Amino acid sequence: MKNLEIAAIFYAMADILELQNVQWKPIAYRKAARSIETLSEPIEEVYKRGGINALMEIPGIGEAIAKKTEEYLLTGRVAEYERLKKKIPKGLREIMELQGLGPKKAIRLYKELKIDSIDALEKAAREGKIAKLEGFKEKSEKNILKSIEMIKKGKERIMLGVALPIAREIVQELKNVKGVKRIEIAGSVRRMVETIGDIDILAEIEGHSKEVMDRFVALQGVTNILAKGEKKSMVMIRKGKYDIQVDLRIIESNSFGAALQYFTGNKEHNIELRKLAIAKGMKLNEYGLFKGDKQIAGKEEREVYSKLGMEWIPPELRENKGEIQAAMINKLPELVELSQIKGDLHVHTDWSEGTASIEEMANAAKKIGYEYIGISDHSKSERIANGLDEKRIEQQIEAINEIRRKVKGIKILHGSEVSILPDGSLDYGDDILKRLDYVIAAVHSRFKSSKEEMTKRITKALENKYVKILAHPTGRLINERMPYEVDLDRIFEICRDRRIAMEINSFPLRLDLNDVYVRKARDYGTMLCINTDSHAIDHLGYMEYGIAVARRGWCERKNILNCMGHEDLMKWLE
DNA sequence: GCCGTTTTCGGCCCGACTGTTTTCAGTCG
Repeated sequence: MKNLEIAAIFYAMADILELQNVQWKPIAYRKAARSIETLSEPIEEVYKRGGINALMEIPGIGEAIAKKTEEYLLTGRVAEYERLKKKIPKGLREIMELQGLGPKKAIRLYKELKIDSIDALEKAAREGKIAKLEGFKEKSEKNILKSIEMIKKGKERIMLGVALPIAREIVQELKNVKGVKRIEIAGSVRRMVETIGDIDILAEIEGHSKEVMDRFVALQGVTNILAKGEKKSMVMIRKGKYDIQVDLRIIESNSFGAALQYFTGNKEHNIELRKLAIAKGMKLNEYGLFKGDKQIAGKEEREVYSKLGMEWIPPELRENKGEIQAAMINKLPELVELSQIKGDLHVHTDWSEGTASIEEMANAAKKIGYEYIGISDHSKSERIANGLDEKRIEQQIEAINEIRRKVKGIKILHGSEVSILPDGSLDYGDDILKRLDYVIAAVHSRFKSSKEEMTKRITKALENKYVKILAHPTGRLINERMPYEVDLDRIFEICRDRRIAMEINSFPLRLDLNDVYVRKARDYGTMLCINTDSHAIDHLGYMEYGIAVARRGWCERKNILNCMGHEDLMKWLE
């Protein structure tokens, strides 16, 4: 699947053109890139099916970009991109990605101070050189240094939503190699942690491992082979703009379960287990659980846990945060599962910033097997997202009634993601809100308010009786934006008492609430709702990530609003 | 560079916020 690679090229071209102060083209290239990124099938397939013309059917792709796509598919490069790359130092694009810096400032820093990399920028900022430029001051320098710090942190770990598909693709690829008997993802990906440092894969091989190792280091996207041996190989893989290290280990059959346990971690969980083993006169390592020299468990992971005297612990819980103690007395929660989700209540359509129509979204949800889907486009203040003003949401009410008649087998709820304005009032009046099935309230502006102000603002919004869900309650974007300051304990209580669900937003960039807060909300007895915030049909699949957060937060079915069937949900909303 | 029941040429989501200014450019979403 080459969609991500091609999208990355068009994103890069957009940046370079923007740095050259070219009008409009950057917008066109980004639009095309986004379109390719969210395509539901490999772009090679589209091209194979109908050539240039089929490519031009994709929204945002015209003749010029279709030809460049074809060129990439046939030759592996885009000449125009190679030409553009030579004009602008690579570092400028990275500088542009820093918060608060765009093309104009990046170009000025380059022309006036010869800054062409993040390192050079950091040095200049520390030496106070930037404050001397016209239009910059001490505050600019401070912000630049902060942004650099942020991006450096972000570099270390990759979103689960990116890492998991890569890991699965690799597993799929290696599964087909001759001699591979068993292959599993381990590490933080298996624990479904929100960000991933590297991908760990374990394989059991019949015969020699050479063939699988050869294939592994030759995987698509491998930029660097850090190690290649009989038992372990490590590579750096680039997918789009992401670089990630992938380790493959070959494990003997009778140690596979122990190795899976060992390499899944986390470290604290493992240390605790080993201590426990020692206390029971045993020894636990990646080869098995031993009594003296005799291996008493190791082939299957479940054996390891049971011989240690406890239930098998789902990987998502393995953080040494009480799960071991709970497992020993058979008191682990019955974690919520994807199959228990009955619908998705936060979905955008082409009425605001989504790419699919209401009908397409409803049909896609039906195909997943949901009982209901809640359409919740943006309210009027979100102009950038083409939010609906009063007139358009009235039209949408009509439109949804129409589609309800047409699309059978799934209930379509009409909601709205209504912005909480800075003063805590909602973006629509009650006359509109009361006509909707439910309201999702969300903060989209003034993220830098004080904790008191933000808490007051949200609290006020939650007083509106039509509000049923609080969307992405902390506003963070992974590696991009810190959560805003808010007294969440207060919000947990208010939501519990007013019967408002707090969202677990499954969009990979958000995962908001996160696992830690979800567990807290659960302990407060606050209802949670796992939504995808879909902007395209394929995004409905992000539910998996929200489920992971809920599981990591120890949630059971009863804690999750959208595990309710349609009838119960409607009662709850009332 | 893309797109079209206003247009095949001439538009292209545009208002808020920030940090710098003293009326605004650049950035963000």
